Amino acid sequence: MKTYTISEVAKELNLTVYTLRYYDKEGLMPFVERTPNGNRLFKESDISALKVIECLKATGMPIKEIKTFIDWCSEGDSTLEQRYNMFLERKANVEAQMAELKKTMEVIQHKCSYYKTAMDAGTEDIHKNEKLAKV
Amino acid sequence: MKTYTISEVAKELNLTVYTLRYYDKEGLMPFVERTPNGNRLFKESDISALKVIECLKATGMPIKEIKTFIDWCSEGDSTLEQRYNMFLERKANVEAQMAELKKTMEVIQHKCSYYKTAMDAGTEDIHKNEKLAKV
DNA sequence: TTAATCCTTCGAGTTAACTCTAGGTCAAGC
DNA sequence: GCTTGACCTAGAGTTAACTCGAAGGATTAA
Repeated sequence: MKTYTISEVAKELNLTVYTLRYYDKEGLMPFVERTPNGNRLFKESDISALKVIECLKATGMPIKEIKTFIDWCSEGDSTLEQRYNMFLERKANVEAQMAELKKTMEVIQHKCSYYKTAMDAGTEDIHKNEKLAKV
Repeated sequence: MKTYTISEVAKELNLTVYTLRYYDKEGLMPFVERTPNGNRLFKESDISALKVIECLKATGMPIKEIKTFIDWCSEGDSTLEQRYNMFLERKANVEAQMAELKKTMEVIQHKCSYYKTAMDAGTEDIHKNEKLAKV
């Protein structure tokens, strides 16, 4: 079975070795085995697990909460419901983020056309009559 | 013209007075005037400006960069192009974030059904044959 | 054998964005 | 006139998530 060193994994996941060691220190990688002299030995399944961790991070989940999830995974089938509920919560959270980002996008697009018009006119005064922010 | 105190503005924008003072300290609010004894006096237009600042924050822009933008605003029409370009960049950035979030959502949804199936079966072993992450 | 290049741990340092404390001013109400 | 409460500043403290340095061990290549 193919294995990987920490720097190979770092490269693959676009992280630094420092970050991976930090995750390990925080208890996010209890499954990673070691060589006789102590070097971390990553399996394919470890990389998959790290990808899930990266996904949870992308939802804005703090590392301590990700650790709770990893602990549940280690505990086995008795925590299936907690894990399921956690992903449902993450789903709701990401949906909220998407909605927020959509609103943000609308303002940004509005600003783009505001500045396009102002730039073409050479002055922001073109918008004087609108009750808009001065920034 | 109606004006507002710092705590009224904080309430309106869902921020703390500490945060608003911090923004001021960082140069994000050079337009806010003061009463003779030094209290900040916010106008409607200041609140609009703060909403734009919150929008930029929501795009993930760091406060130092927002300050650059605020400085450009103070400089007037000569910086219209920079400001326009900045908003174009922000737009691209938000689009990237949306794409990223969509990918994240797909993984999360997959995990939701994974755990639903496992929970209903009472064991994660139901997924044994798939080459999936063990977390 | 020696140098380079991995890897290790431990613990300190960094950065951003707050968050709060201490000590002080000022206006309103009793 | 005094207390209460909102405001002020300067600067210290907090937190998360890295990020790095020092000191040292193992493997490989000339």
